Amino acid sequence: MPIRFDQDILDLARSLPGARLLVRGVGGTVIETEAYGRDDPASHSYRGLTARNAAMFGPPGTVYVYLSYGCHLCLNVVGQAGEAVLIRALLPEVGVEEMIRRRGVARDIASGPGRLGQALGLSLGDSGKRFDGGEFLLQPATTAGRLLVGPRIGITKAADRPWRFGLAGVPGLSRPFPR
DNA sequence: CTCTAGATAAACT
DNA sequence: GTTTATCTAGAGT
Repeated sequence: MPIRFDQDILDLARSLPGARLLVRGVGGTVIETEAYGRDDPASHSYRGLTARNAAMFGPPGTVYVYLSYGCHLCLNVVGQAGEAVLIRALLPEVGVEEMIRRRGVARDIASGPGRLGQALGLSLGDSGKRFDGGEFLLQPATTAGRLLVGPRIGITKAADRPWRFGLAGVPGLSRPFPR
């Protein structure tokens, strides 16, 4: 049963923690995500199609990569048009040496969207590709862990929406969840 | 633990 | 032309 990229964006964001993500053969288990909706002031798609967010309006399962704060590449999974899930953290499992080499340090390898982007060796040119099992592979979670829920991080608009999801009991979350 | 500098594309006035 | 942004590393308290 493959992942349904066209389902409701909150359902998609909830289904990804526990899934396996590989980028060009390197990656691990997703442990933290955030949802960005169509009618969401915090979403890049809020003000319609632009050159930067074009990939967010691609078909479900599109890869959306953008540059944040001038120095960090962040990875998103596009759902329905204008909606996406930000991958905030993962557990390094495959190609750990490769990720450490790219990051330069052996700790906090992919705990945070910018670190994850660096560990996976992303580039802006990856935006618009697909999670089709080629360069980008996303396999559904096999076991359902307990899900943590909290407000999204680092945004100034609609900061109160509890659209951040994480896996309970794992190390490596970018930030702790409220009780 | 808190604070700050850094880095750049794109939206905004 | 100015401001902001889905952030991180490193220094300071």
